[in-house]
Amino acid sequence: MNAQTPPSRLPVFHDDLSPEDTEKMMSNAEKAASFLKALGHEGRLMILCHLASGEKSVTELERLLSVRHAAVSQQLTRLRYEGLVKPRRDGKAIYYSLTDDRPRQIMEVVYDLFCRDED
Amino acid sequence: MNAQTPPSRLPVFHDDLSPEDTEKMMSNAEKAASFLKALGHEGRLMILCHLASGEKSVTELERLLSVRHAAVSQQLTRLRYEGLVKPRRDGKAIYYSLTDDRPRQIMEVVYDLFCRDED
DNA sequence: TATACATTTTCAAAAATTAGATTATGTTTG
DNA sequence: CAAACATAATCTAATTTTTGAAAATGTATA
Repeated sequence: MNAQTPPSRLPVFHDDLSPEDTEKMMSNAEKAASFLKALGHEGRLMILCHLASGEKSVTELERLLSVRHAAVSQQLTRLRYEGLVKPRRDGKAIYYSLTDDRPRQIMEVVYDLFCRDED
Repeated sequence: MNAQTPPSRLPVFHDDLSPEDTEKMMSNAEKAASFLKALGHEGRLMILCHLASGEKSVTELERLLSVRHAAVSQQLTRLRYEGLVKPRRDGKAIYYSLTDDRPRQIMEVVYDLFCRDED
């Protein structure tokens, strides 16, 4: 099954990184960690899962997740800040959807690791 | 309706999930979030990056990251708890390595998203 | 049109929880 | 004992939830 695991597209870091490389690496790690923190939250993960199958209003999410609307709204704000979701107003309701497939890419891996094998 | 067709190995959740499915989903989300939280930390991400190119002792990591050993040790404890790294004792030193390619799978995606395009 | 009111969502601030760094102390090995 | 790591206790900072509004939109009715 792992025919498509080539010796990794990851770079190899040698032990003597230049100060510039170290800084670059730390800067990237910061951005990546921020992104992963946004995903590392039960509620936000659930939101993303639901949005993966189509846009939802805040009220719909509130009902789907059994979470108070203010909390949902705040979690959406975080995801919006991270550029993972975008709002679209239609009358009274605001519908959220995934902005691109970045969260999807991660979630597919996460799904394989934590959901697939347990079904 | 749906703007883009998801290529997606992700399942589609319909709005009327059974209570069992909801619980299952939340349980999975909890595990996945815990995993993502472990990765959502600059220091731990850097540790994993370094371990991706081979096992390292705590002292080596301490030097590579310019972080006190107690902090490195704590971060390693978290990663160990999450099953992402494993220790191997050799004399006085303890060498850590990735347990499997789960972190690698995530990191490859993260690397593509945050590091690749900026080099 | 104007007024009143309900609904949906956001905002802001306080309270509660959690996470991380530091310091200090143990443990294992040579 | 010294070196290499781990663990515990403490302190601080960051996150999350809760609460109580406020803003925007739509509906009903006179």
